[in-house]
Amino acid sequence: MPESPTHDDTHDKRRAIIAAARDLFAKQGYEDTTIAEIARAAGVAVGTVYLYFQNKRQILVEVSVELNATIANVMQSPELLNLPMSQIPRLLIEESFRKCHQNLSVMSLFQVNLPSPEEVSQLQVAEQRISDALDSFFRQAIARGLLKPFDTVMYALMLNGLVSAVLQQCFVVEHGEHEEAYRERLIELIERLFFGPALQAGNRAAEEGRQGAAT
Amino acid sequence: MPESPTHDDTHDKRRAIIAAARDLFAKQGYEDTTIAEIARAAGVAVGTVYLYFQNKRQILVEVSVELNATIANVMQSPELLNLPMSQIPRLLIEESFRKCHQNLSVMSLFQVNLPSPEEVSQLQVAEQRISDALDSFFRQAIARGLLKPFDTVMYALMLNGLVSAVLQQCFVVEHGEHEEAYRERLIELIERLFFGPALQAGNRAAEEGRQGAAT
Amino acid sequence: MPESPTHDDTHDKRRAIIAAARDLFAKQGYEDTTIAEIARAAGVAVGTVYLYFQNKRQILVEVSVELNATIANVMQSPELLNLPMSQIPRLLIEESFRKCHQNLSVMSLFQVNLPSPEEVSQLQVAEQRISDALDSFFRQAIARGLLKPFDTVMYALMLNGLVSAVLQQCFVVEHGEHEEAYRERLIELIERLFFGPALQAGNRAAEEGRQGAAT
Amino acid sequence: MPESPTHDDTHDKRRAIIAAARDLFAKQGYEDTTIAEIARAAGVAVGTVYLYFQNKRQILVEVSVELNATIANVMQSPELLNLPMSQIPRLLIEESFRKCHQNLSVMSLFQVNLPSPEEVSQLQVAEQRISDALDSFFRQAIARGLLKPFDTVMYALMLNGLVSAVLQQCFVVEHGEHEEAYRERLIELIERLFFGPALQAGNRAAEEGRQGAAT
DNA sequence: AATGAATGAGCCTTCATTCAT
DNA sequence: AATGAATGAAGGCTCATTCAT
Repeated sequence: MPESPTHDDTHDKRRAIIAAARDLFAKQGYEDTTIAEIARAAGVAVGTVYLYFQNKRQILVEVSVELNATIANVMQSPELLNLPMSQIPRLLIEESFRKCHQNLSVMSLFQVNLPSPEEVSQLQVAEQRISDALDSFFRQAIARGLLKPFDTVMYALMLNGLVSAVLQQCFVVEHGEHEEAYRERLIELIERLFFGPALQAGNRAAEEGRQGAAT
Repeated sequence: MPESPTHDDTHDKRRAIIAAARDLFAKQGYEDTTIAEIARAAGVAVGTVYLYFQNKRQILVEVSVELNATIANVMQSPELLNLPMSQIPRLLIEESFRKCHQNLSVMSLFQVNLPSPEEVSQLQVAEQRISDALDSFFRQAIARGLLKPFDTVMYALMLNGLVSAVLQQCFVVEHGEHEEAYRERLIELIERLFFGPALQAGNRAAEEGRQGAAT
Repeated sequence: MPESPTHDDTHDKRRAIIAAARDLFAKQGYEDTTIAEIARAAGVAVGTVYLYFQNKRQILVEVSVELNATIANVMQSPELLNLPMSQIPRLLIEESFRKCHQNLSVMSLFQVNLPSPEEVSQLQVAEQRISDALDSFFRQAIARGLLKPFDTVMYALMLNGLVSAVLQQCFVVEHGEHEEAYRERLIELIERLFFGPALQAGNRAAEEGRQGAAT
Repeated sequence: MPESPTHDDTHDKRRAIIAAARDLFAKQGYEDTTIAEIARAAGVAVGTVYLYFQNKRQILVEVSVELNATIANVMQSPELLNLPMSQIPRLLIEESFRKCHQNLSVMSLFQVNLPSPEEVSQLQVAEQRISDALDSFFRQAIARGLLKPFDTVMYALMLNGLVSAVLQQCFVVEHGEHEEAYRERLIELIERLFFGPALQAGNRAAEEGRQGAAT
C-alpha cells in the first residue's frame, strides 16, 4: 500500500530535522547553529528544511515545545490521584529529574530568548500545560479533602517555577553534578510545604499568629 | 575640582554605554541591538564603545551583572537580623518586587544565553552573591535559635531560584500585570514554609508521619 | 550535451572571479580592492565569491599562482633542447618578455607580501617550477656536452632571479617603457655568460688566472 | 647649553619611531602593524608619531629608504677603483651579503607594494643610488681600460637586480639558511661574466661565432 | 612638543532565505 | 517533493587620523 510512503517520509524528515536541530542547539546554542548544519545533520538539503519550517526560529519553537511536552507529561499521569498524597511530591520531582537527566544536553534551550510575542505565546502554551496539570491536580485533591483550600492556580505556577529553577540550576548551570542533592532537597522543601513541619523553631505559635494569612 | 576629569569622563562614558545597552537590550533583545545603536544612544562613536568593552557580549555580561547586583543588595541589608523573623519573608519579597518593578524593561535579559564558559561564570558570580547572602542569613538565624537546623546552602539556592522564577514569570512573561497577586502568593508560600501551616488537610498527622524526613 | 552544466558554470564563475580580481588587483592593488568590487566585476554576488574562495587572501594566492604558471610554461617547452644552444637564451628571454607584456597590468602583484607561511609556500611552489625547468634544461645540456659542468640548481635559481628582477624593473617600475632595451641587454648579458666574451679587457689572461674557479 | 635639547630629542624620537616601525614591519608585515603598536614600541604617544610622519605609509617609505641606503653605501666606497679588478666582484657581493645578514629580519620589506607614484619614486631614488654607483664605477673602469666598453647603465641596473633577487631569495625566502652557497655562486657568476670562462663547452668557437653580438 | 581618548568610515564575512532545475 | 547554488543585506570590529588639553 504505497499510498502514503510520502506521508511517512514527510514525518521522518520533519522529525529528523527537529532531532538534528535539538542536538545542535544543545551543543552550540541557537545563534551559532546554521541552517546548513541542521540540514547536513538531518541528511537533507537546505531547501528542504524550508519545506517543513517557515524559518529558523520556528525550528527552535518546535524543539522547545517538544522538550516541554516531555516534562508536562509527567504531571498528567491520571493515576496520580490514586496514590497516597504523601508520596506524590517525591514521585513528581523524581520523574521530572529523570526526564531532565535524559535530556541533559538540551536543557540549556530553556534559556534562549524568543523576542517575538507570537513565539513567546507558542512556548507559553507548552509551559502553561504543566501549570494547568498541576492546578488541576490540586483542585481535585482539595475537592477530595486531601488538601486545604488555597490559590491553586498561583501555587501551580509558583511550584512549576520553583521546580524549573532548580532543574535549571542543577542541569544547565551545574551540568547535573549534584543531581541527587538538588532532587532530595527539592522534594524535602515541597513536602515541608505540604506536610510541614515549618522551618521556624517552635513554629506552632507562629502558625497561630498568622492564621488568616493564607487566603 | 578638575583633578580627575578623565576619570569621571571615563566612568561617565562607560556608564552611559551600559545604560544605553541595557535599555536597548530590554526594548529589542540582545541580537537585534547593534553596536551602532548603542553608541548612538550613549552619545559616543562606535569605536568608543570598543575602548571600554572588548566586544558586544561583554556589554551584555556587564549589564546583566549590574542588574543582578541591584537585586543582590536587597538580601544584604545588615539590619535584617534585628527584625522579627515573621516579617522578614514579606520584607525581602516586597523589596525584590520593587526592584524588579523599577527595572521592569530589563528583566528579560535574564533569559539571554551566554555560551562561553567564561561568561557564564562571570554571571554566576553575581547570582551566587544572592544565594550566599541568603545562606548567611539562615545560618545566623539558626545560630540564634530562630530557625530549626536545615541545609541552608541548598535552601538559599532553591529559594533564590523560586523567587527568580516567580519574578520572571511575573515581570518577563506577564509584564508585571498581576504583580500584586504574584507577590502576595509568593510571600504566603514562603511564610508557610517557614511558619506553617502546611497545605495538607490535617497535616499534623502527616507531620508526625515523616518526622525524620527533614535532614 | 548538458551533462555537466554545473561543472562548467562552476568553473566559469571561478574563472570570472579570478579574472576580475586579477584586473582589479593590478589596477589598484590588493589592499585597495574590496570583495564587493571583485564580485561586481565578476558579475556575481558577494556571497558567491565565498563559495569559491575561503577568503580574500586566497583569491590573491590563486591569481598569483596562475600568473606564475603562465611564465613557468615558457621554460618547459620540450623542443628547447633540439634548438642550437646559441639561440636559446634569446628565445627564452623574448618569450618571457612577451608573456609579461601581455600581463603588463598584473605584474605588480609579484610585489605583494603574503605573511602566512601557508600562503608563501603556495606561491613558492609556483616559483620553484620555473627554476626546476631551467635546472632540468641545464642538466640535459651538460649531459649532451653542450655546456661545461656547473652548479645547475643555483644557476637556475640565480638566472630566474635575474630575469624576474629585470622584468620587474622593466614592467612594474617603468611600465614597459624601455622594454626593448631591457630585453636586448638581458639577452646580451646572458649570452655573454654562456658564450662570452667576458667584460674584462684582455680577459683571456684573466681566464687563465682563475681556471679552477668554476666548480 | 640647552639650546638644542629639543633638536636631539626630536631626532631621537624620529629615529626611535623608524626603528620600532622597522622591527614591527619585519616581524608582522606592514598591514598588520598598527600605529599604536609602533608608538608603544617607540615609547611615544600615538599623536607624536604624526608629528614626525605625515601618515603610516611615509613611515614605511622612510624605513625602506634607510634600509636601501645601508646597501647603497657598499657600492660607493671611493677606494674601489684602486683595488685589482679581479677582486672587486667578490668584495662587493660579500659586503652586500654582510649588510643583509645584519638586517635579516627587515629584508622582507622589499616585498611591500607601494601603490602611490609619489611613494614609488621616493623608493626608486634610493634604488637608483645603487645603480648609479655601479654605473659610475663601470664607467671609470672602462675609461681606465680595465673593462671593454658596454652599456654601463643597463648592466648596472641588471646586476643590481640580479644581486637583489639573489639576496631576496637567500634572505627573505630561505631566511639565510644557505647564505654561503648563494654568495659563492653569485660571485662566481659575476666573475664569469667579467672574466670568463663562458659556460658553453668549447666556447672559444662560439665566441667567434657571435662576435658582433655584444653591442 | 606631546598626549591618547575619541572618532567613524569602511571592510570582510556570515548566513537566512530563495528559486531554477 | 527535493535540491543546493546563489543571493545580498547587515553587522561586528579595526585602526588611521584628529584635536582638545
